[in-house]
Amino acid sequence: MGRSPCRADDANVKKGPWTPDEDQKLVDYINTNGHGSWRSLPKQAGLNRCGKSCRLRWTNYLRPDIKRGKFSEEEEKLIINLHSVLGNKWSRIVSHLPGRTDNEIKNFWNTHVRRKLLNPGIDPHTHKPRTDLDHLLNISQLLCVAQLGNLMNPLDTVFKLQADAAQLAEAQLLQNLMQIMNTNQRDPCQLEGLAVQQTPQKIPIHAGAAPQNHQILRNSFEQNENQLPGLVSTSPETAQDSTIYEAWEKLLMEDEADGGASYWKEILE
DNA sequence: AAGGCTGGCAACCGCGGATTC
DNA sequence: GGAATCCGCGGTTGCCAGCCT
Repeated sequence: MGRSPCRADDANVKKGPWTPDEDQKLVDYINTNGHGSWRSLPKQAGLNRCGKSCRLRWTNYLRPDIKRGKFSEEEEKLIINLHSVLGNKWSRIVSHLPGRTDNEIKNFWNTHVRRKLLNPGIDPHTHKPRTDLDHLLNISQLLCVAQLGNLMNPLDTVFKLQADAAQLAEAQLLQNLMQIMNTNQRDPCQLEGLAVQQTPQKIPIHAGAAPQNHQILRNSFEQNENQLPGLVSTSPETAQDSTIYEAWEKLLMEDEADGGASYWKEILE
């Protein structure tokens, strides 16, 4: 497995920020010739850069279809949901956000979202309440208050606080999913983060056993819905025909109709 | 006013999968 | 089949502007 020869110790190749002149050369070249082989591009475009640097500059900054500006709330939610399923697979996440770049999303995650999740004590890696020592220190402060209030066993208090936090997180995710269902946003990418969060146990998906799979999913959702605290509204607006598992059934059926080797099975598995 | 700190972002690095020879 | 090369990805670094003390 060889490594790219484009390296820092290559003294002939320029590094660092791009000048407007370099940008223009790169854009002009790609507009007329396409990028072709990135390796040979710099030479042909008259740039003293390595191909890798050119590719990065093009994909992260110069591409004409790049959407600049702040992330909308919808985009932010989508990123969080996708991240909860896909983890740091920025390239996969970015495929659901047209006009954004993986670098942009990665930076956005590391600077904004991570902090936003950490603040209420959500682990940005697992999307579950944090259990590390720092966070437990904070919990211990709450614990003192709780103990003064009702003389609970300290351990019971910790467990209760963590369980409450987990339930709140789950409830919030389910609520988001309901909203998406209700606004008829059937883009599967919006469902994947949310719905899978509702299935704490690993669900085996058997190829060619659709009814069985659907029943497992149904049971799983019913079970989890029963566990949720009363935060999820049961008003007529939310308790509509299109329940979560029905939506999932539909997705799975569409999936199976596609021929099986599916993205959904991959995610569920 | 100046120095330190922090957040945001562009760019680089190195790894590993895919492709070519 | 295996070595060489290319490409893309994710992690990390470094710079800069704005804020704080």
